[in-house]
Amino acid sequence: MKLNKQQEILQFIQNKLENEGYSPSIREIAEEVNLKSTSSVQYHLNNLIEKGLLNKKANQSRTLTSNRLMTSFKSVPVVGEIAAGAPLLAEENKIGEISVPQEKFNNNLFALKINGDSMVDAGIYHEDIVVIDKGIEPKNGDIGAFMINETEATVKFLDSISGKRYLIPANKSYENQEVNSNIQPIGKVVSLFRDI
Amino acid sequence: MKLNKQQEILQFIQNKLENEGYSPSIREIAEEVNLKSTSSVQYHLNNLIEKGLLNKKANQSRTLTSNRLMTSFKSVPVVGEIAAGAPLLAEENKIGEISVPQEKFNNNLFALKINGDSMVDAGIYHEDIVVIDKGIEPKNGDIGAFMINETEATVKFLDSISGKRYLIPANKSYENQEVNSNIQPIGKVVSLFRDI
DNA sequence: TTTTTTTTCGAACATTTGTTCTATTTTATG
DNA sequence: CATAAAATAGAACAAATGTTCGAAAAAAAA
Repeated sequence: MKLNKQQEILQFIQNKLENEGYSPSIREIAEEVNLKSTSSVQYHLNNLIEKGLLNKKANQSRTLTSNRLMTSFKSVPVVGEIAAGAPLLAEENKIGEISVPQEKFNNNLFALKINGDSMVDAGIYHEDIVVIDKGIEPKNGDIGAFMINETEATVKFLDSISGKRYLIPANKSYENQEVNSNIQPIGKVVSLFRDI
Repeated sequence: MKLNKQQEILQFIQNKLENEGYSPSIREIAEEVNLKSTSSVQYHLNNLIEKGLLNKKANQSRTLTSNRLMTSFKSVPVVGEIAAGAPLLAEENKIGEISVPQEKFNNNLFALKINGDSMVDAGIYHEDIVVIDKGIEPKNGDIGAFMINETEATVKFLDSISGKRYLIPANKSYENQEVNSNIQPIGKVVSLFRDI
């Protein structure tokens, strides 16, 4: 397809931002899109800025940014096996990171890799990764993450049965577990990732 | 905690990159971290670059980039209901985007929002979002996405039963569907996202 | 074709900016 | 304390870069 100059310029800037990590200069743009004058580029840049497709700080070099490209995702750490004694989010427990949409991001988020099949009937499988919000205390009926004996993290339903609170697996092969002082809520499970 | 100058400089650069979208100039750094000479900043920058914590293009302004910060995720479009007549990935079918790790990214990826419960026994629920690789043709036993009558996209197991190929739901309430010329494979389902 | 609008060019200019070098100060080391 | 190393400062310079303005060319409209 034939691109007009403005599209061509916008495309080049976005590529440069994505691939190199910084904005091209005006002269670099001119060369790329075969314009012989920097002011021709300025002309198009002003249009693109008016349309809201670009931003730029006046009199500062290489400060072009593309709204569309501004990182709309933030990453949260993924925790796997919990090393004995190490606090849940210690660097040594970290096994990777995943990204969540910026609008859902907050600093209480982290992710946990599921070990076992105790929640299969809730569609949570072995090796799935669940995102947990530490800022939300799981309520009855919620799926939450809980720390057991300060050494093991588990994901279960929380609910009350005849006045007592239980961690309830979603798999008939497992038993309910009454909540006691050895069980501390970590947070609420808010989303899930799976590789297939 | 007390930060030394190098950490302070690195921190400032990373913040600027993340918040503004472009690198600070050396003089901006000098002012921020209370150094009166640009060469002092250069001194630290060289160290940081040697340590591999920063990158920079020589003689080019505002080209500092942080390896740690380089976007390690890329986004793929999410497709919802398929508008009649519109090709699967047409802009009008797009309902959002999700991100995937850069190392798993390729240009054949897109995502589809699941409608219905025909795959619940495979842990794929209504309104889950599955990522599909158009570059991988689903084989027997795979979960794939298929286009039916060029108007509807569906996600099912693919398998052979006594010589014939079927789309097989993971839910006993639904029937197998023999693969015929009205059914075109779109790609293989490679991962899954869910909001809880 | 004539007129108007859009796009491009060229050049000159003012800053911003990275680079380099030497000297001075501060901090660590023996 | 004496010495070496690390960190900072200052200034000067060259290059990169954004900005501006008027004119020319090209494209679109009348």
